[in-house]
Amino acid sequence: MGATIKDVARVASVSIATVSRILNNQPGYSEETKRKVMKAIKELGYQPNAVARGLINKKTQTIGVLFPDISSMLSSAILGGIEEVTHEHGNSVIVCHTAAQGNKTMKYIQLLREKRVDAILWVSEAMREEYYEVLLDMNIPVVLISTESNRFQFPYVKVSDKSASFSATEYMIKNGHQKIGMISGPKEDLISGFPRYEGYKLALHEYGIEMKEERVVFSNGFDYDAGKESFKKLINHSPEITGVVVASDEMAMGAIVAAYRLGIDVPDDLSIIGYDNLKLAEMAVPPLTTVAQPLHELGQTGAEMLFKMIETGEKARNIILPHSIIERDSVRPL
Amino acid sequence: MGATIKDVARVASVSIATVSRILNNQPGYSEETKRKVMKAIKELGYQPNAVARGLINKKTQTIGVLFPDISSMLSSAILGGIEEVTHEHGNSVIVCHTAAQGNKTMKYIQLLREKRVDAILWVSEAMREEYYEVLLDMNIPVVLISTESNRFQFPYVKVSDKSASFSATEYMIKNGHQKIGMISGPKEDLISGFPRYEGYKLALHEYGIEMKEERVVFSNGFDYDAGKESFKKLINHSPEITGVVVASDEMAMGAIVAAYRLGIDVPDDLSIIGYDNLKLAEMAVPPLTTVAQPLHELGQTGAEMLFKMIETGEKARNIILPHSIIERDSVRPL
DNA sequence: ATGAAAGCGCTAACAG
DNA sequence: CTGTTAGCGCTTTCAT
Repeated sequence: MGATIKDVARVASVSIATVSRILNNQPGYSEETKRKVMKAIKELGYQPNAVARGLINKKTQTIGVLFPDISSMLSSAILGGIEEVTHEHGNSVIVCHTAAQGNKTMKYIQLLREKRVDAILWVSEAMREEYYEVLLDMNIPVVLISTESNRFQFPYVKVSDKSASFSATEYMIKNGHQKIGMISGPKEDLISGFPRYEGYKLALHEYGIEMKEERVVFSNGFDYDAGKESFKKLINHSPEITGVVVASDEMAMGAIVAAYRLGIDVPDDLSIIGYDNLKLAEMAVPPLTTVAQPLHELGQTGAEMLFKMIETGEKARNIILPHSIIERDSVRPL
Repeated sequence: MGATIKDVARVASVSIATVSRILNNQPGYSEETKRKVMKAIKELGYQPNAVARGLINKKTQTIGVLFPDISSMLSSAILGGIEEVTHEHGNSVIVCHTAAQGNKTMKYIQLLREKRVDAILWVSEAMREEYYEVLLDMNIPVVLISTESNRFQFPYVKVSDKSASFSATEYMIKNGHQKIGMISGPKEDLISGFPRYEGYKLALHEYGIEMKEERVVFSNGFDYDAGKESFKKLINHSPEITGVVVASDEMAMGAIVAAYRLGIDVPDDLSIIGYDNLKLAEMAVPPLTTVAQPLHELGQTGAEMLFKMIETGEKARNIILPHSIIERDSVRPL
């Protein structure tokens, strides 16, 4: 089982050095010997051992991806993009979803370190001092996807949450809405919570609309149930609103259902705009108007930055990917 | 950068063998030396090199997971289960989504082979002779998740598609429905297409209901759009039906929307039952009654079987996981 | 154009 | 209890 380069060399009656040269097409062999070697390889069903290669080359052709416990719909789309370009580069990806309970992030970083991954993609999780230190110590390229760090100098690719949320709110305004509520994520979430809230406030401000505190509710998450609950609170405090900006599609789905239960028709009685453009947005009734994050592209771009860093050794520049409004049927022009 | 076992040995003034013993807690060292060594390790920030270990142990503590291009919602739930137990066993997972266009499956198998993964989890894709051969040649444990192979002897864990579909249909019948349609997956899909169709037929037969060909439509996929299109066809051919069994939740979502557009109320005019119990099932309006596959558990169980095989060397037994009906609001008792 | 030999970092006999 | 040594499978000088 498992022929080695030695076996190939023996069968082809050449040295292992020659086989190695042929395998890595480095100069220094005749066509004649190449034929012999290729024949031996075929005969033996030889497969190069990437582990041995990794040991000597100090490159495993493997990158690690760290995901926090975000919506699986978000993460799988991003992962798709990552995998695509990773495979194009002949590498593979080890995934680590840092589970909800018990912060395993540190443990996973250690794991990736022992496995000697060539680089790390850090998705959607806030960078922290303790992580930063070991990541830095590992001395490999790291890029952040859908998160940023001013304090820690890793390049990132993301959508501007504030700006995207601004656009969502602006879209409402341009559709004639003035009394606009918001279902926000957690205020303490500095990545996707607070910035989206800020974008909302900013849009109101820029369009000269007074911002009322009771028109925004901060959920403690971004999921469906959070959306449902938050909607009830919101509509309770501020029944006068005609539109609501929701910080995630999942929450928006919850809001639509909660509204439906209360006999509030979307979009006839109330307009709703989501955030993310998950696949489920188009499945909503009514189909959800939302501001799209290019999820797949986020993954692709992050991976591309990573490989550029691996190849050139230079640090990549930060990239802000454009968001866009996907017009469907949940917002009614007033 | 990167202290090695040698450095540790030098700093602790012992031999590398002793360090190795301590690292792998094998007998043969005094508490005294252990302290010295641990101190050196800490000082140097030493991290064992899993690549070197893998080379000598012929175990990489890494498993490969092959996914076809199935719904991301399905795959991410299964992957979650896989990751959970894989990490519990101190292993990591390399994921390979065999993309839609261009069958890269073979290429990925080769990749996993070169990387010397210890085992492979084969998810939701039909096994084929050409894959089987190289998998067998790799001589590592393989388990199939959500797919089976009678012809090829790999153990599997799955839900009985036929039986689950039987249950879904039976549920309709027990709720008083007699004229029951079906939106099936592709007839040629021997894993999730045909068996679910069979379960439907069987249930009708067992309950003495005549099966009418025009009441079933075979989609060419399992997604939302397929569901929408298929529903239109179905209701066109067979407007008399009072219930429809749909072979996936995504298609069921499509069916609900298509029905809605046609002014058909679910469940008042028509009952619908889905299949999978994806997260989106509860987000539907009305919330979708469906037959649940224990997705996370499918992943867990598959991984557990794999590790048992790795540890004991014995082949695992096939496991059929139970499905269950999740009652929500899309089926109305007649 | 080809081969011999020295490791990559680690584990596992085998000696002491 | 501890050290010496021989590799794991491969790449890479350095000779020839």
